[in-house]
Amino acid sequence: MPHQDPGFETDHNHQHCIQQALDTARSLCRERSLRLTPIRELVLKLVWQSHQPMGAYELLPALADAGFNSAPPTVYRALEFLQEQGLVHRIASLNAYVGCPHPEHPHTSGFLICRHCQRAVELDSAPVHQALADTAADVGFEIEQEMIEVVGLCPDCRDEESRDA
Amino acid sequence: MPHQDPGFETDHNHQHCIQQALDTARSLCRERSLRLTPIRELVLKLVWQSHQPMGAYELLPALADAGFNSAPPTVYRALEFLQEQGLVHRIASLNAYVGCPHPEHPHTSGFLICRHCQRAVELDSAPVHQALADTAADVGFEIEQEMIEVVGLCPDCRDEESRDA
DNA sequence: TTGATTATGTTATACTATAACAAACATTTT
DNA sequence: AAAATGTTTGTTATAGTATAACATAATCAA
Ligand SMILES: [Zn+2]
Ligand SMILES: [Zn+2]
Ligand SMILES: [Zn+2]
Ligand SMILES: [Zn+2]
Repeated sequence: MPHQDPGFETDHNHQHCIQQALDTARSLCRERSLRLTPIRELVLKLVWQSHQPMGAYELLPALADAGFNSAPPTVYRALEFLQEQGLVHRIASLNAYVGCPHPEHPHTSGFLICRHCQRAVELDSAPVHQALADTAADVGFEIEQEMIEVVGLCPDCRDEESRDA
Repeated sequence: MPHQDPGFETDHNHQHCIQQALDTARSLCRERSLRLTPIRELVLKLVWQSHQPMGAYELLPALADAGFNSAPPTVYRALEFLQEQGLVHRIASLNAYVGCPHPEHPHTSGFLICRHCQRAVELDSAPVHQALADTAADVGFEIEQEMIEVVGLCPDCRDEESRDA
């Protein structure tokens, strides 16, 4: 049984998160008859290993180290595949990518992004979703995709700033 | 007295919108003792003239036509100034900029973006805002800036698609 | 006027992402 | 197994977005 998403909690076994994300990805691709190739799996692992969202170009050196071609198309193709399967999300305001903790069913992407430690945690709030749906309905707009990127201070960094102040 | 925001309505006098936006910008800059220079004013006008969000590089030719330097820094500086004053917003998922219809007080940026006609209208929904605030408060996150970009079909384009189907 | 501040011009470069086509690999059909 | 097909990766080039750095010009405050 999967443990709770760690959110901004730092004291968890992140190796476990990574391993679980890879396992989920493998079974999900098997179900869908898709190939989680070595490159794709490596990119997914790299994205998960980082606590911060990672830029595409940050991933290239690790691809090179692993003996793969490390030209931009390689990593962008892998990221595209992973995004299509809901395994990673792109954060537009950062031009960066993060692993999705529950890729089984497609969902809207929403993040709380700390401007201090750069960590981003996925936000899945039914009330936010509902409020958006209501507002869109009011003006006759049909929602297909939501992007919510909230920047601010995570609990840890907020404490830290208030101590300094 | 300002008229209602036109939203996705097409049958309005857009010249009037533009003129009002420029007037507001001028008085706002006067109040704040800031300079709405010719370049800044032109960029603001260009952004307002377009019904679609405009990319920075799309603005350059018009700057050249008006006799200004048209290297990228020129337009990015103007956009930066306008953003700081709340006169335009950047839409991260489009790398594009739109005029803000009520720049008097700073506010979160939220948009409904039509994937068919590319129009983007600003969304200012208290319920959405509240739901986000509640959700953030639950995890101890302090919100500083919200970016909401909802992609879908505007009323016009939705009608059009359903006729074709 | 002098000096400080702000804005613009100019050149170069960094960063992000995709196009296009060839080669390698996997899968299915014969 | 061989051939045909479809998918993935390699490779080169280029498009698109944004900023650094420094010189010049305009504005503002003594
Ligand atoms: Zn997710
Ligand atoms: Zn933080
Ligand atoms: Zn606005
Ligand atoms: Zn539309």
